[in-house]
Amino acid sequence: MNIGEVAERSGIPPKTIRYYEDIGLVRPQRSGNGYRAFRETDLHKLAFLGRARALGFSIEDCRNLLGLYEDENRESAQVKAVAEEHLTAIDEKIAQLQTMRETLSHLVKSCHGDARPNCPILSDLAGDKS
Amino acid sequence: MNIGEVAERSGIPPKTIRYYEDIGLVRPQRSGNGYRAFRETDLHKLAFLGRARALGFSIEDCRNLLGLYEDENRESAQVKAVAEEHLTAIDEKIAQLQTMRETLSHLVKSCHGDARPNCPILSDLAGDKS
DNA sequence: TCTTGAGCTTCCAGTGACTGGAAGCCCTAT
DNA sequence: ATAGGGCTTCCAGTCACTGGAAGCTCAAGA
Repeated sequence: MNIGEVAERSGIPPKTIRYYEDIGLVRPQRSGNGYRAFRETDLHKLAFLGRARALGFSIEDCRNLLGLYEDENRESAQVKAVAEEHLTAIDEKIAQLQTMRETLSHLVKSCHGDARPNCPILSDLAGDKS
Repeated sequence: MNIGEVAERSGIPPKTIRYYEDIGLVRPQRSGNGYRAFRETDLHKLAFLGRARALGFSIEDCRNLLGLYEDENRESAQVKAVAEEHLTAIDEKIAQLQTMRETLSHLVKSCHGDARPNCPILSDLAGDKS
C-alpha cells in the first residue's frame, strides 16, 4: 500500500503518517521507487494510534501503549496504569476549564453588550474591586 | 521598576514579560543601563494580561481586549463578543474532554488491571469488535 | 578597591503534534 | 511527449512560553 491509501483507510493524513515514521512510531518498508510500502500490520498500528490519539493520549503514551500491545508478556495492570493516569489528567483539565467557564459566563451575563463603553468584563480583567 | 519587581507584583515570570514585549503587548521604557523601566501602567497591563490568560483567552484575544480596554470609544458589545466566542470554545473543549472521559473511564473499569496480559483497553484501541 | 553574587541583557533552541509549502521525482493515461 | 496526480524530502511555522548560555550592571561586604 502507498501512503495515500493508508491515509484513507486509517483516517490519518499522509503528513501525519510521515511524522509518525520520523519519530519511530511506524516503520514502513520502501519500494524500489522510494515510496513507502505499508503492510496490513502498519495500517493496523496507525488505526490503533488514531484511536489512542482520539482519546487524548500523548504521543509518548501512544508509544507506550503500542509497545504493550505488541508485548505478549505485558500485564494488563501496566495498561490500566497509563489509562488511569491519563483519565486523571483529563479530569483536571475539565475541572480547570469549568472554573474558567464559571467565571467567564458570570462576566458575560453581567455585560450589557450595547454601544456604551462601560463593561464589567474589562473592569474585572483590570482588577477593579467589584 | 525593574523586571523582577514587576514579575513579582504581576505574578508573570520575567521570561514571559520579555516575551510579551517581543510581541508588542507591553512597551516598557529603558533606563540608561539598558534595563527595562516599567511604570505603574505597565504593571497594570501585565496584571490585566495575567487575568485574561488565566481565563484562557489567547494572546490575540488579549491583544484585542487590551486594545478595547484602552479605547474610550469602545462598545461593550465588542468586548462581550470576544468573551462569548471564547466561552463557546471552552464549552466545546469541555464537551470533547467529557466524551473522551466517558469512553476512557468505561475502558478503565472493564480492565482487570492484574498480571495477565488480556486487556480490553488494548482490544478497543486495536479496533477489535467488542 | 576588589570581589562576589544577584539581577539584568540578548539570542538561540526546544516543547507537542502536527501542518503548509516548495522543489522535484515517479507513474499512468492520453 | 506531456499533463496530472501522487509520491519524496526538507524547511518553516504554529502557540505560548521556557531553558540555557554568554555577558553586562549593580549593591554589599572584606
